[in-house]
Amino acid sequence: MPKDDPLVSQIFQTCISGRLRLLNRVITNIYDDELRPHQLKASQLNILVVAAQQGPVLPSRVGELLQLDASTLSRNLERMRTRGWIEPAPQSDSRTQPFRITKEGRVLLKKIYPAWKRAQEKAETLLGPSGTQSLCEAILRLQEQETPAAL
Amino acid sequence: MPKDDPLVSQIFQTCISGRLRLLNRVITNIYDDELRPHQLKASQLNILVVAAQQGPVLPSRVGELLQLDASTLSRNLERMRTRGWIEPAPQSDSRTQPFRITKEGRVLLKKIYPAWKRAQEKAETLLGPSGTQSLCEAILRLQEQETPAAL
DNA sequence: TGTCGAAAGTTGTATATGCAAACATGGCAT
DNA sequence: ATGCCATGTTTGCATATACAACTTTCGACA
Repeated sequence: MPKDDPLVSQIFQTCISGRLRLLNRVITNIYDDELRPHQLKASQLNILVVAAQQGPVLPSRVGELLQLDASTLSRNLERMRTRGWIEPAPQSDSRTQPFRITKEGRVLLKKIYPAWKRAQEKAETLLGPSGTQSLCEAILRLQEQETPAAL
Repeated sequence: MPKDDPLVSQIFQTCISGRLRLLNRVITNIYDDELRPHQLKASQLNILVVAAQQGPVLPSRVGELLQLDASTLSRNLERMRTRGWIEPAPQSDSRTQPFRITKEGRVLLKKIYPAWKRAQEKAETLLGPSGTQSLCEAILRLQEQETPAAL
């Protein structure tokens, strides 16, 4: 029963998914804590912001932007619809159902801004400037790869 | 209906939780894809590695190391026990139930190593050296803060 | 014009995650 | 000794996540 198995040590000390998932838990908790009084979670905030940015938009497009599985998104949107933050938008092709942010959704975004800002500052402190920067770069790299020849 | 609301743009373009969660989804999918043939997921791999590293260990200690909520961990451990990767260890204090990795668990770790390595290399490519480094540093910073005066 | 395929969305199932509350127990204080 | 408290664990509930399978519908093509 080798407790210092080099294979185990290597994974333990270097695994990127382990570290990233840990950091994700910590950071998500920071945002969730700040947003809790508004009954909003980090996951839904991100979707809501994309909706506000994009105007009427298809779920498939949001899934692409956020790299979210369609089934995950489907159920998240259902919850957000129930709360009145998004609503169906007029559609021509009945295979799809575009949606948009509601007035209530925009009001919510304004209301939560200070809480978001507090969480953001805590997160920046935790990551440091270089960490924040690297995160940015990694996402950019992702977006390049996602776009084989678009635009 | 301002589509270029500066508040929305700011959150959209800078939110750390949004970026980190996106990256976490992508990276976790990379590891899960590689590990799928072994019916192991990234989440459980991380717990298993900690168990292998630590020897007999209390759930509370693992939760501290991985910053995992006790209830989350409780159910993850239950699944892993069912699959025979961990087992209860002898205990003196019956409020707690230490556990340890089984032989089957160690065999599994050896078996999945090549798959883990492939995922790890993909992840390193995606993050780049600076991203990998920053991730490391962020975790270290976390560990400092978690230790108000320990050891 | 009828059929078939591609794309989008939904549903069933399983895991992961966290909060709140219940539960259990060993140790401490009176 | 007895009762209370701190700590660790489990349970109930809700959300987040993804895969697989199914459904729908529009267009393209024969």
